[in-house]
Amino acid sequence: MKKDIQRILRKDITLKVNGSMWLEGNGKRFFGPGPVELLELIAETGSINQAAKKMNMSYKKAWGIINRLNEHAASSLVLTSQGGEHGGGSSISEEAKEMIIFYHELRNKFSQFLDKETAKFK
Amino acid sequence: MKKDIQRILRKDITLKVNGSMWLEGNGKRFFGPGPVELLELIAETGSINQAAKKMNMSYKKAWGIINRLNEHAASSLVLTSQGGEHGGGSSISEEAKEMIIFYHELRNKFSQFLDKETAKFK
DNA sequence: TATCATTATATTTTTTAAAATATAACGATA
DNA sequence: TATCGTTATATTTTAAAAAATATAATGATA
Repeated sequence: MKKDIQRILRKDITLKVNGSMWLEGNGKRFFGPGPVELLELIAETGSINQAAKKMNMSYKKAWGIINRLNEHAASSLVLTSQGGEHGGGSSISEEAKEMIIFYHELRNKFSQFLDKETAKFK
Repeated sequence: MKKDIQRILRKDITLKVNGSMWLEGNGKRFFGPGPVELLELIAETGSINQAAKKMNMSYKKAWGIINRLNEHAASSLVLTSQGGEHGGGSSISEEAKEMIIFYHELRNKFSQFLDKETAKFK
């Protein structure tokens, strides 16, 4: 039982069971909390550039994440255009929005699991 | 439903939901798969030095992990001695063994969850 | 056709993490 | 008291990751 574990640790420290979850394609991670946030910010700002800035991430790194995402998808999850009125911009596909919802649902289930395990230390 | 997500991704890519889990003390991670393996190898080899080598980890890093572990525990999880017949050595406490079992049980439950979610892509 | 902010990409620089190296202390034993 | 392999610790070096910088291309619009 968990009570034993709590006994082992210092009582003045607040314990939490935490974790992370992601999707792997052929064993390689390509979709997790980072990519999800990036997709959400691209949808919000209409620009990879601005989305990256909001995450304090270089454009190049953001671009790499997006590339990997698109490579794993049947059709591009991020639609880009260059030139034009505001120099271009980007948006995310309907499928990308489904991916975001999927992740949040998965993470919510996981969070419940984590909370349940953490509660055993109370 | 998950079938929708599978539709979005390339069919020639094998998907897996994967993740990691750890214990945080006051919001800082101190116990996870790495520390568990290190404890197991110290128990097996009787030496921090050899355990670190088996993990292709520098002694210094191993020592840092052990320090953090001990700081979070009511009593030291790794017992060390220097000098003597073989220069000294290390062992792990009964409590450390309980921590190892605890983590494996937790990880098993998590793995079941991950497998269940992965199975939805089949 | 000049301008604009963006995408796309390569190259350089910086930062961070890790590893490697070095040194001292340790204590049982020969 | 010399030796051993270890713990403990600081310092230096290396490697990896990230960021910064630079440049070209893009195309709607004024």
